[in-house]
Amino acid sequence: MTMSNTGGRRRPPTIHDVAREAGVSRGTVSRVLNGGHYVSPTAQEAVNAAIRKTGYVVNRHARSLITGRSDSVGFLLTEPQERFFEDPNFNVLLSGCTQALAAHDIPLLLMLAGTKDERRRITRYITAGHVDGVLLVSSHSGDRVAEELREAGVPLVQCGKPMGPGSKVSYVAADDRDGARDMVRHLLSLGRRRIGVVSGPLDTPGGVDRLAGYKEVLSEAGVEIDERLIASGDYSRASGEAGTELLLERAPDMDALFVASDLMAQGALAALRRAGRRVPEDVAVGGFDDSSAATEADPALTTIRQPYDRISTEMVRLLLAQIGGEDPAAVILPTELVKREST
Amino acid sequence: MTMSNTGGRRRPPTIHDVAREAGVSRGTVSRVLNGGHYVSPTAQEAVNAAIRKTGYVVNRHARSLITGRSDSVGFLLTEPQERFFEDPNFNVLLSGCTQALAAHDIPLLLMLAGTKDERRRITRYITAGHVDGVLLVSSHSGDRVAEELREAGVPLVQCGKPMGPGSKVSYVAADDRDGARDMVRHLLSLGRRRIGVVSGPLDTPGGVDRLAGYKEVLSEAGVEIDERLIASGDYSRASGEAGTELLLERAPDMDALFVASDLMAQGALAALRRAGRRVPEDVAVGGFDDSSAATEADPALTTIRQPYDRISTEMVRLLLAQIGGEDPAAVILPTELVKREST
DNA sequence: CATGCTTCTGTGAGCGTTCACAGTAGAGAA
DNA sequence: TTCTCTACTGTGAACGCTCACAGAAGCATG
Repeated sequence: MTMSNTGGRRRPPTIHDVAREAGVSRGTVSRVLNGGHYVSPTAQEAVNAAIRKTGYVVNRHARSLITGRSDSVGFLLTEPQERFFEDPNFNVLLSGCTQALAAHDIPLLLMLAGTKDERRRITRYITAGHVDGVLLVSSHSGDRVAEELREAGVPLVQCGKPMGPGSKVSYVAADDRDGARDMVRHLLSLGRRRIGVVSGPLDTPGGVDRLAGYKEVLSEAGVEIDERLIASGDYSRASGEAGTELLLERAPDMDALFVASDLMAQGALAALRRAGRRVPEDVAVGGFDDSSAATEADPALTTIRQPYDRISTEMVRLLLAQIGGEDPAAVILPTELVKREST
Repeated sequence: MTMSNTGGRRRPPTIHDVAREAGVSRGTVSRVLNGGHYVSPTAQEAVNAAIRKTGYVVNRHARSLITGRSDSVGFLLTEPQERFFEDPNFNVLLSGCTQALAAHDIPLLLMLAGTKDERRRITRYITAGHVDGVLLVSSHSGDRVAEELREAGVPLVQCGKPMGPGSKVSYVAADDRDGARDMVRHLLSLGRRRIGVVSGPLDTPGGVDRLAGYKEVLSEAGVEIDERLIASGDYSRASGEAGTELLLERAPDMDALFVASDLMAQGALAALRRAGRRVPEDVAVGGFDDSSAATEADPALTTIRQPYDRISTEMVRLLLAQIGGEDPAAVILPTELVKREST
């Protein structure tokens, strides 16, 4: 009574063991493992049975050594820590990508590059070929990390439009401009005319496009664009609060506010409350993202929904295509207005 | 003028190239790469120069193939998605572990196991030996994932005390009981006597210990323990809100409230506001964690600080030790009372 | 001078795959 | 029959590294 099969970390079965068990050669087993073309049904069957019986799982290192692929991808976040800690959007994206990759049996390596040093270390790691490709999330464009990786020939898909217009970086983004237009139209439809905006960072296309949508709709509606009603932030809660305070000071008659992220909108709500303004009675507030921050807010935020689930699956699809040799591509996804208590 | 050195994905240098360049053998290069014992200073120097010159980086797959190690670890989160989306503690932990591992040049594989299916898939992946060890974060104890992995001989460190008392699982935890004691003592010191509690889930040691600390201090102080003042939640915002509503209904004279997580405390604040209670005048509120939720809350939460930075570094230290062959161990870290506006 | 010890170095083997290639068997065409 | 073509199978050679081992060189000890 001394046996114990589990736990004892015995040598795992190899492709050789499977081949012997199935009465075929290594090559045939390998072919079954990789798609099963040019394999007779009989052999196919025998190999599968042998795999089940032996409990064989492929040794990814051996495979990678010869294929040159690592069959893993990196998820690179070039944001300061605090942003990662406070913004649930990152989690949604991270979770979505992890799951989409899991369907292809590809593990996700998490790479957090908040500082310059980390960015350098991680860039080196990536260009050394330790991952097949990179999913990049970076809302500010200060770093040239995307361009660097592309120049090094690393397959890459960015979340959100990249900066340079000529940049050949793959990306997936929501239709920022259109979303902003919808929100501002909605605020106009409530009869508001003194509509303020706290935009995203203006060194990113996302920030620029949402602001452009705002201006466009106001112009179409014949409402004067008042620079005192325009502030910008960096998507963080604190910057939304600060931006709103600034607007209140410069334009006390503001009766609506479009905030370019839900998190900033939370800050805006806090600033408005402190200033004694009721939402939505005195000031109607619209956010952007439809993250959990929108429903947690009090009052719950009217917002523009970004289809994060589709964004992550598209990012993964584009990356795998690129790893497979296809050219970079861009995908723009539609947004949707979600009405709640704040307007 | 047709050359272009970057981008052209040429065959990367191998240990062979470095050896030739340095005028030594593969073995010597390998020794330099792995600690440099039994290598003459001369050779050491020559090899390092050659590495710099050739831009050599080790091929991890080739190394792993022979060592049997993958030199990577998994970060396993067995929580439903929504919890991951709303609770910033996970991000703090994730970031801390990623960085602590980076110092050892070990990549982190993210594994999200919100559902049973995912749990099964990931367990298989792990037991197949694709990672050297696992950092496990799971606040509810329903799943036997920790035990399963341990039985399979996978090095494992859990965040938070595991369930079974006889369980030989490594873990790192804050001193839950002591933290709870500090908070309740603090509330008593404010002159409050009708102190309610929204505990964590009672099927986890963390939840149980914090509740025990609460009861202990009340008993010592000669304050009657009133079951109507005791509710429990699952650390989520919504459960904190619901728990607080329950308490207000059962014990309207409650003048203080200890909530076992900051997120639940946010919910508690919302419930209290809706009930027209002022914080801290009518009800003093204390949280637990000192997460970003505590400072974001309005009013800012008095809370018990968990040293997340140390928790993650200790988790990594323990895991690497275990991978290195050491026995599982437990680390309990001290907490600290942080006073803010809510008390 | 032999012996042992320590420090250092090179060499062959092998880790578990995939890939290219050669080869076999069977079907159909000439 | 012979040839060609297709469908399938087995084999050796990598892939880039580490590890065990053998051996060399230097030095002290008997």
